[in-house]
Amino acid sequence: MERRNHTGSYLAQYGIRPSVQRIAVMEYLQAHRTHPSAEEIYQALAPSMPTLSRTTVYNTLELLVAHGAVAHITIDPRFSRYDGDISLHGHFLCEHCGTLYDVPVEALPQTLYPKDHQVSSVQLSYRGTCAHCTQKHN
Amino acid sequence: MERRNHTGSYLAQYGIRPSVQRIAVMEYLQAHRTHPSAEEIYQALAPSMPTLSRTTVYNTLELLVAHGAVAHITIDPRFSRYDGDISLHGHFLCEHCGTLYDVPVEALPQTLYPKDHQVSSVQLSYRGTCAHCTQKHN
DNA sequence: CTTTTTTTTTGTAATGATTACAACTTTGTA
DNA sequence: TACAAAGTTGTAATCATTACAAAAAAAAAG
Repeated sequence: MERRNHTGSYLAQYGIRPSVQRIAVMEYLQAHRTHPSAEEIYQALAPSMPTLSRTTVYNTLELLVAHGAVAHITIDPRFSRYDGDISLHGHFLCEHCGTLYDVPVEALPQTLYPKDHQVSSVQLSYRGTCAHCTQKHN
Repeated sequence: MERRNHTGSYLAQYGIRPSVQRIAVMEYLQAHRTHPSAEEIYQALAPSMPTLSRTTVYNTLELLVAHGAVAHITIDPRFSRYDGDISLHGHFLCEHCGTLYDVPVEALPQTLYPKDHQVSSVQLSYRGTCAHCTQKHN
């Protein structure tokens, strides 16, 4: 309940009314930094919330992203992934194992931003083979 | 034919055997810098290549991307987009009109690259509202 | 507190991009 | 010419996501 109140006010900060489902999704994203898909979140929460529906997970993620509480990661062409960490950082997708790693980013030079358009979010994404898969020489 | 030979040897440089279909897709991407989807490419080429199949467009794009002759852009969650310009630059997706703009990038500081992983491609992506849509105040 | 209204959730049925697959065609080569 | 390999095609899945309308829950009103 400690956690629940915490997450509840976090959502409120973003102008999101905190329902049980929204808190559960948000909490899952803050606790699991694996950049999960909607399906993974659904599968993880379903056991403890038997009435939860996939549609609610999709709706909730859309809402969280629209209000800036969660980042929408589009590097993986198979499905959207989501990140509860909205601080500035990049992502590396291993094309062999599918793992999505964080890449630290101090700051993104202003010169890299588009001049004419109004930016609401940034993504710095890399693709390739991760250290783990390189060793296994997959 | 001038153009065809040119594109043929461009593909050969990347170790891709130049078929009529592959040349057509590659040429389309070099002539149209709109970051089209597979479907858009298919629709554009189909009239002049009545036997062309969607599957071939998908297969061809996968091949071109695998060999590094074309960039695979994953900023648009609705579908994959492709870019015949493989020089370093970023992209801005307008969430109102769906237009994908190029964003010039001088160079990406080495400090922004992941330390441990073997990178094969980079994407710098922005989302928001484009100048055009801001004026129309959509 | 009830009643009414608004918001949220849910399940099912589409949609639509992408892939699997097997047959057919073209190209390269002996 | 004839065989083998590579490429193309059409159709049928697959699978992530969205549309939609009914049910449930929460908030507002009386």
